Amino acid sequence: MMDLAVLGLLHEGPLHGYQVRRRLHELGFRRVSFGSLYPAIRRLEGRGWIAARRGNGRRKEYGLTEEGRRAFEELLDAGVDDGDERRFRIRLAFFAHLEPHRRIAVLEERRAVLTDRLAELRRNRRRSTPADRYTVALMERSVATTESEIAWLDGLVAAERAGRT
Amino acid sequence: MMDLAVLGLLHEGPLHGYQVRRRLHELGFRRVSFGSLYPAIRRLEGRGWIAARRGNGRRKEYGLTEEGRRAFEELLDAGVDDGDERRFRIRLAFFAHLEPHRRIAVLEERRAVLTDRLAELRRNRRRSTPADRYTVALMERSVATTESEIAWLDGLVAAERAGRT
DNA sequence: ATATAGTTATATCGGATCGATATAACATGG
DNA sequence: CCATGTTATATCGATCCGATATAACTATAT
Repeated sequence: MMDLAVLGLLHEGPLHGYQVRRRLHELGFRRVSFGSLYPAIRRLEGRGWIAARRGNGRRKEYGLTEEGRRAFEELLDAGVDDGDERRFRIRLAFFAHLEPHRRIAVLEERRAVLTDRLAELRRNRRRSTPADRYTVALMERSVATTESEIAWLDGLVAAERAGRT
Repeated sequence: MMDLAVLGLLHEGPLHGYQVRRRLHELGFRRVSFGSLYPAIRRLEGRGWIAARRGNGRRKEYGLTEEGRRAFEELLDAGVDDGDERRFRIRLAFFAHLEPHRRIAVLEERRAVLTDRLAELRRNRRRSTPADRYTVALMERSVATTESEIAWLDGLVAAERAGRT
């Protein structure tokens, strides 16, 4: 998760740790902690996917290596599930680096996961125990947000197909 | 997180591990893994908050102890932040066990967190770098879902106030 | 009858992530 | 001049995730 995020951001130019975290924050990934970011950077550095070049003062600027660029493209395109929302959102953030037909495939895979989930939510709602009003509210909210995301995905797919012409 | 969830479910009657996971799944917490569930059960057992009584076959049924009941009520009512969505949703699932005025306080704290977040999202959008259309889509979606959740919370608060009379 | 596949159930392992905390340089405003 | 805030890197323990193993029981097909 962090791997793809860090590689993707460094793909668009060198950054130091704190800047990576800020960019992620801006992209809607609030609460990416330093406790996961710095170990991730260390990890990627160990694999030779990123390299530090010391900048001004104490800051370490990290850049993508050639190996890292290949790893990024592989991760971005790798066997989508895509049941994990965070992973999907990060993938989407770097969609520009993915081939158009793969973009549509990723979007539709995510859509399929959500329609399955929606069907299950409705099944559960039908044959559910009495249930107090708060759990009902929770389940109804799940249905609503899932429907909303499906509609959003449909919009993205439509835009993708239109843009492709 | 798991702690409150497990205690809350056992508060409504004894269950074994697999059933806890199924109930959580039904409540919209898909992908609560056994790798976090079973260690959590072990943890709570170690603290004397839950106790196993062996059921049919290999199944272990867990029930809430008196100490566990107190711990549950304390956790449920404890200093809300509530920036963590999962924690908030679990809290909401057990709202029935919380005093009405505390319920409203929790809802409004969550609302406050979301309005702050919304303001920040809009600030970022205004003074953002060029940004390709996918990151724009991502950021716009964040705004939309946050607005939607705020509206939902408003509904819950209104219902709470109406029900209180 | 008996393979085959699926569900229920408990468990563990390594690695990833989180939240809190520590440190320190530098900037800014009162 | 000094307190507060921001930038920046780092680490620790606890928790959580994903994958995997095991095994009994159940339904279904051949």
